[in-house]
Amino acid sequence: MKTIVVRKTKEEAQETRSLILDTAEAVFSEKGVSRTTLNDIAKAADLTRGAIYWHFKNKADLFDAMLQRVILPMDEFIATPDLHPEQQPLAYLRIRSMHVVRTLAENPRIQRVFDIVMHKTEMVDDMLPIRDMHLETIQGCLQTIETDFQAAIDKGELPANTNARMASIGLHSLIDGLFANYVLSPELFDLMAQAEFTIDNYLHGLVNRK
Amino acid sequence: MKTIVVRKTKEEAQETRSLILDTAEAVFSEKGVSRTTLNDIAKAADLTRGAIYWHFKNKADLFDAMLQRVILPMDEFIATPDLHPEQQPLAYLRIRSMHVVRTLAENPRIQRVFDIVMHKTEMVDDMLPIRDMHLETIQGCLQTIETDFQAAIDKGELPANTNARMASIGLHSLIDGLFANYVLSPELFDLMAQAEFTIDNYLHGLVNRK
DNA sequence: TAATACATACATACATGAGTGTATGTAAAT
DNA sequence: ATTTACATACACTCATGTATGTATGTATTA
Repeated sequence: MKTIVVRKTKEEAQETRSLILDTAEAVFSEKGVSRTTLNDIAKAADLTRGAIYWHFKNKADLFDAMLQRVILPMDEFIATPDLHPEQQPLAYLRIRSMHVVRTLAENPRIQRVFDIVMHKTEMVDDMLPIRDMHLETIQGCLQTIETDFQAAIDKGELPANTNARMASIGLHSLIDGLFANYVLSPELFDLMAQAEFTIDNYLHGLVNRK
Repeated sequence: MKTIVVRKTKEEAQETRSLILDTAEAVFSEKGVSRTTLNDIAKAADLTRGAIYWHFKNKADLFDAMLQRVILPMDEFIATPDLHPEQQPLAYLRIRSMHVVRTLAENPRIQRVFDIVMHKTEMVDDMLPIRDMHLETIQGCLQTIETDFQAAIDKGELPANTNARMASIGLHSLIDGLFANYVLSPELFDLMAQAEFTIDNYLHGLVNRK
């Protein structure tokens, strides 16, 4: 417990806020969201619940803030459309896919948050808005990929009879499955190498379709 | 509440047990596992907690029993090795993969339980044994697929330099991702058609690798 | 075969702890 | 002097586990 030292300046308050978010990430990851009490987080951060309630409305609010810090930048990046669709759509799609994978592979924080969302959160009640947000992200992501695939078809990089929608759902599910399995047990495989092999193979299958 | 009717014979007791499991499936699916109280399940089944505590040790025990009813048969099937590896390993692998997909696509109970495990359970503490069980299943599944791929390589169905391990992880992640996205929002795509397209494409990519 | 004894299959009642939200206290910053 | 940034204290709910009650089923005995 805090006995003597008390921090008060605005910058220090922001540090406290960040500390709470960092700690929440760790404790959520260890114990799961619903089993984590606000007191658990407070103790782990060497604070009291008072500090948490001052910075956040409640646990759902804290959880949401923790997510936004990581998910928002990731989402924005994923949903960024192809900047040069007129050139080599497929090659760009490949590069961008691998860039997303690399971002996850290199960032432990993102891995932890993905793990929390995928394996340590129950998507019900308070969390439903988050599930809906996630679904919207998927929709946008699928739309982006589909547009790229369609561009590839128009450029003749893919067979004219390719179903861009199914191709995009397949690619998305593929990457999603890789992420899920990787954060579930990172020692199972090397994410970058595995993703490169699998994505290349999938795209190559699309190109050489009978 | 039960007021007058009381059931006592052994068969009726087993019916009660099944009723509890069925109801737990529904309530877990609606509210998530940790937010579901035993009283919720009891009320939904028109019973009291006494009945649940008679048939099960506690919530974790009930949850485990609910899982075993569905997961065990599924796991056994998945881990069944190729019966005719000497003939066309790749074709058999494809058929068996699609059979697993079909099993999920046709069975709402399996879909609900998969949804609960993937999106409405926090894999921590009591659930860790289940996570470990799941991991072991994945390991066995990967081993089975890898063996099949290796047989395909030996038969010359796949290029000699194919990495059977990576190929198997890719296929597993692919199907896993499809399942996860499908139970998350079944209206997003037709599971059977999408799986057939995606799996075929993936295997085709392996065959025609440059 | 009927009476007795015990186990089964629950319902009900109770004690306990744990987590939450809020109200209040307080020292430092502004 | 007032607001900020917390810590402390309190009241309340709610889920759990267990203990107990009870009616029926089932086996045993005579």
